[in-house]
Amino acid sequence: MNLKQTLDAALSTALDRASGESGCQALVAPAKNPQFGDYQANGVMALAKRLGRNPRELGAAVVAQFERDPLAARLADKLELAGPGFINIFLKAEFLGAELDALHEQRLMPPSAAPQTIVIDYSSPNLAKEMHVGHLRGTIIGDAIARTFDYLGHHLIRQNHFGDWGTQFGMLIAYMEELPRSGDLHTELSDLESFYRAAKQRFDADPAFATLARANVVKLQAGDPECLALWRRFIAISIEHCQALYDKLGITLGPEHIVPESFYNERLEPLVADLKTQGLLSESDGAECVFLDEFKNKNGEPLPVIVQKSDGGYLYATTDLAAIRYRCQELHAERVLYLVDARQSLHFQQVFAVARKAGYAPPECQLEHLSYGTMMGKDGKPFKTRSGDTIKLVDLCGESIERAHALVREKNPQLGDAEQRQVAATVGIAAVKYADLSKNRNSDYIFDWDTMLSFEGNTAPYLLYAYARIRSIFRRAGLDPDARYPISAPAQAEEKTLALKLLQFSETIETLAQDCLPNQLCLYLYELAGHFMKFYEACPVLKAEGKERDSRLGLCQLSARTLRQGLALLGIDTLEQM
RNA sequence: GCUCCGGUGGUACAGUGGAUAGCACGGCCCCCUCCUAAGGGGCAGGUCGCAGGUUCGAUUCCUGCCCGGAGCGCCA
Repeated sequence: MNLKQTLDAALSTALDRASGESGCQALVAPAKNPQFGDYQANGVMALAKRLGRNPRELGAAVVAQFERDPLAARLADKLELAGPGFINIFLKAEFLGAELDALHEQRLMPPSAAPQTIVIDYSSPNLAKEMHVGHLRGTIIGDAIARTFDYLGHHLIRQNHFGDWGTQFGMLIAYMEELPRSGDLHTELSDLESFYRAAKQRFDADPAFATLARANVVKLQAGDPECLALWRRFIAISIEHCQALYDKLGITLGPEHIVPESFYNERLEPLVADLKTQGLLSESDGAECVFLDEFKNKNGEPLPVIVQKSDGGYLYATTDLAAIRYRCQELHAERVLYLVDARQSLHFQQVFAVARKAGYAPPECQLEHLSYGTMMGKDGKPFKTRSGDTIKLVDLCGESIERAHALVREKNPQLGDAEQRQVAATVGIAAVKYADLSKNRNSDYIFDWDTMLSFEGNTAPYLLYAYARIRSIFRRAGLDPDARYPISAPAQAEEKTLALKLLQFSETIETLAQDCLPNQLCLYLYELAGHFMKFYEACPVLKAEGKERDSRLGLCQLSARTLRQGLALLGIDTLEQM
């Protein structure tokens, strides 16, 4: 149990006893202002109202009850009844010190007591094109969530649902067929974006080419060996592009996580047949549809989920249904998470509804579309560069690393060239990732080079800098950073604030596992780093003596450990110096 | 028309049924004889889109409206 839960349980019991009711909620929350203590209980006023009692009197009774609890003597300095009936809890410095000191020998938080099988579907780029800035959010946020569930000890299955199947591939194959046989495909495909654009141009300009392209789609789906061979070569090269980017960005996705759309090909026909057997299918304008009464179209009529086109082809709804069936029935997922753009929320609502109706997803399996907002330009329109293109992910990373390189040369010229490059690479990538992770994923957000690649304030470099400063203390003093420095009761305000924040790591991670909003972890780490910076200014570590010095070194260690762990969950590497 | 997401200081964003609404950038002013100034401190800047309602208490929940974005039958 974390600190908040412990306090909430204790105060709720006290509230039960003081009121004579049962199941009371103390509503303990971290206090927002130090003058109101460390935590506050807000449940007294609502209960007093319900029972028709005076909230101040009830509050006083709760405080009296709580003080009889042996726990109270151990962890609270005092309880203060304030305002209309708030109970402010001031924690004991000795308690904070002892709790922190105990962390030296433990994980920062225990693994989940009830591990689940969780499938997470993220990144999932379209292999026909090159990954651009729009793909960043799902990939980075998904990776942070995946890392968090791993850390919590869940059975996590990553799936990269590559878009490797569909009409564009007919066009690309037709274009590949036109290339001179002598040409090297790797070179031709070194820039997927221009290759795609060139193919699209041919497609739009030449009807004969377009016909060829459409014919290729049919041939591909029928398993024509020549088409398949070209398709495989294209896919392999495109996957290499993605993997290079994942490696550069430090994304934990690899070849073993690839379960592309084409994987479900052979499951589509049986799926549609099954829906038919279940009587869920109706024909509409030649297409096979599942009608859902809860969704209406523009004219107020029931909205269909089309699972088979009038020409017999299958659609992405069909593939997604097959994927749910596979994940629930074969992988035995208890929770399936989809990191996909918010624009597809209706699609997922429909697909989830059909999956429930058809029994592909049992009621106890949670299906969650973790949607995220669109990247906008400064004009408030979906993001494009002046030329109408979007920015390639490789170029974004390159620019960020370059800016970081210039900065590190200026800030730390005594560092060797290789180290400077290393620092620039880490800082550059970290800044890009943090810029995306630190925002609530639900809202659209505005892309801006200078905001995204800022290295001051609430940014990744700030967190990395805090970490590097700590490491530098140990390095400078020639101290073993892994030795055991006992933490005693924090004496100064800055030490106490830092100590309390360190103890709240597990609260943060638990909320993150619930809501899948990594920006909560970003905020926590930013505040932690901020508390450390203030501690650093106010409390000399190496100049202190005896137990005080040990304790401050211990606080430094735990701060470093928590920062490193938290950043690792976000997929951000730390640096020893910068 | 219907559905979903958003509207918070000049800008970009947090946040929550609780006590004076935070942070960063930008502006102005301080702080390196002291563990990295990618830092710390301070000042200025807000009727939390508008109007009702629920509540002891609403920026947060509900309803209506306004504004921005997105989606709504055979693309993914």
